[in-house]
Amino acid sequence: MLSERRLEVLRAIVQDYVGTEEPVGSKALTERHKLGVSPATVRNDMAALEDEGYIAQPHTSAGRIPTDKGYRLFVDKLAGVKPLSAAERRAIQNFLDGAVDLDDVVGRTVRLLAQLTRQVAVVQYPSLTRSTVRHVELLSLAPARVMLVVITDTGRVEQRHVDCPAPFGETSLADLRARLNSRVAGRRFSDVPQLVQDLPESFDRDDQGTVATVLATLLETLVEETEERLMIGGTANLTRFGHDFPLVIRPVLEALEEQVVLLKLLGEAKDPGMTVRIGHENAHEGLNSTSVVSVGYGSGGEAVAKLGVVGPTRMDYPGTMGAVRAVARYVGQILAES
Amino acid sequence: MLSERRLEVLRAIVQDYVGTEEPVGSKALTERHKLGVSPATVRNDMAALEDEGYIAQPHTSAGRIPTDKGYRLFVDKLAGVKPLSAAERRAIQNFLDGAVDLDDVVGRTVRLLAQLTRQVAVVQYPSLTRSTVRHVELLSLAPARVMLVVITDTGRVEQRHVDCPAPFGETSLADLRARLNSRVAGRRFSDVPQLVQDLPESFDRDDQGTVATVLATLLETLVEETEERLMIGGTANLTRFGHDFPLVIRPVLEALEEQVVLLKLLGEAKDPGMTVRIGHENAHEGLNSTSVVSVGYGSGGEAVAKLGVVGPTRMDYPGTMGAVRAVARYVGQILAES
DNA sequence: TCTGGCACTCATGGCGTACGAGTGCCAGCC
DNA sequence: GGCTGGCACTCGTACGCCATGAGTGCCAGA
Repeated sequence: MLSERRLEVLRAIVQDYVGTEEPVGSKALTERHKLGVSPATVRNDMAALEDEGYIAQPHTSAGRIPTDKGYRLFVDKLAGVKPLSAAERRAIQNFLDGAVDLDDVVGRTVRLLAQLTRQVAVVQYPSLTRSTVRHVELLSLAPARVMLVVITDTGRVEQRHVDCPAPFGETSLADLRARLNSRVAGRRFSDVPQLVQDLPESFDRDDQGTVATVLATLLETLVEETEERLMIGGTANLTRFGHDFPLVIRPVLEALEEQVVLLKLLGEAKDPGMTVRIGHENAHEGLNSTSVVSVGYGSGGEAVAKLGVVGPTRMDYPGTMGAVRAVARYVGQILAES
Repeated sequence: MLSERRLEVLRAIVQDYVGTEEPVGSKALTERHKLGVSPATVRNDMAALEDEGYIAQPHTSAGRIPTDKGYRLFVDKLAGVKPLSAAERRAIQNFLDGAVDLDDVVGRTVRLLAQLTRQVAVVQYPSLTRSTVRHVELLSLAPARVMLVVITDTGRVEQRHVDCPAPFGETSLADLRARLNSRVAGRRFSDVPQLVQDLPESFDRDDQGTVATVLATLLETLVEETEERLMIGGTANLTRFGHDFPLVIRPVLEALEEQVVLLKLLGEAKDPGMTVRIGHENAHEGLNSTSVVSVGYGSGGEAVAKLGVVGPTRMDYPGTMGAVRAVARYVGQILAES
């Protein structure tokens, strides 16, 4: 177990390194922090911290920088979540209040988060599977072609074209629309499959095939293909990353373009509260030199999706966590109101 | 007027510089191209081209690189559009054919374009003003709260919440929905304002206020706020930009995050065909060291939106133009089919 | 257990030099 | 008049060398 002072030294190293971006030496540490001991003592502590793998030196005659393990300890034990100032909270509220629809809410959230944290922001659209159906609309495009539109309680709209095996009249269409809505409106997506199971049977034999096809598409849209969408922003902040620029930024940009990667990234964070993944804790290789701070958000008590930021491992964890948490709360409120 | 050979020299310089990313000297030029003259002669030609402002040297004892003006001449007079190979065209078709909805079409197009050109791709969603209305849906969320959904012929879906001045019954809502659709379905967005002008009058006095409010929101959605959406991708290709990296890439990333800037960028290209804007020809300062190749695309004969790529001024213009044109054509086809 | 002292390491930056790519110019040739 | 070979010149780049100094590890003593 590390002594109290050694933890204090680690905290000081993390804070200084995050501020200056340069390896921090024993002398500078004692000057900037009131540790009450001499540089020599700090050096001994540093040697111990290095033995334990919490810090490392880039080269022999340089100061120390925290390792992923060091950041992990810092986040878990040494630092809290820094609350936002009143002004910042007011700004968030004002900025989000003007949103006109879901796209707008998500878009504003992304920009807000990017600006607040000066990092790359990622916001997932409210999940389909945990949402409820507000309305299902069916439109006839051609005799044997139907457009299916699903609207969720969070304001998300999904639509699909359906090619029917046989022509489908307007009356039958209206009939299906009415019955479908009476069954699924207000229900959770995950319940829909059972609710519509026996629906084809109640139709004319001619139409049964078509009804089944439409339902299949509906289920595919809602359940199987839980194709979660998301929005990212603030990529310009990547230029703040460091000096060894191109090598680091390239894989990060590539990872950010792969929605699948990002979704997995957010999905991996099982903790219902805030999750911080540091450096190599991220499964994706391109993100090995980044940290991801994510948290669930939702309109009610339950989380319907996640949002977070991606930044250098050398980030201001307390501040970032504070901003992420605050934004998630306000977005939840906005969604609940609409 | 420049002699034939001098134009040939310029072409050779552009091609070599695009390939190697390094200033090209007279000796190297004569070795790689069959100009039929000696390096000394080429040097004279280069001096002339430099006097005219088509090329420049970064420093005294270096080769020449093309200026914006040089690229302009190259694009206008010296190079054509390079058609894609049969394999590439097949790949495009296959890739786009799997799309399930409009978001998917646009998403795939962006990825395709980015991959094909190895540059940043920008695709605008089909414009609202030039589209026609397929269907308008009204849903009651609360007694005095209505959700308005507009579906376009290109598959785009817009939705808004409307707060009504007075409660609005289901019957009235159904009535409004029916009358609205019979008037505007299949019509161009730009015609909608006149078509619905006298609609409130035909309703009960109690409902007139609400109808007017709903219509106002509709018009706002369709016409006034022609808030065009777009999607970008391939930002990882920015790392290919050059050596003086951070300085160039930062403003570009910032510009790309500003939808307004991008829309203006695409909008400025008045030419119905392909437009190439080189370096300082771009109004936005952050894009002064990039070139933008854009073209309109559409389901019928008419263009409903634009797409293009943003890359370094030092880009393979013929190849890029070929790819952009080809993709635009295929996307047009896909939209026409759906 | 802490501290001051000391020898050691090594990245960084300044400086001078050699190298070579590329140029401009000029005299001569076709 | 236009093209060519030759030649002197410029100047950015790479390399080696050295001084500097930040930072370390270790040890003896308090």
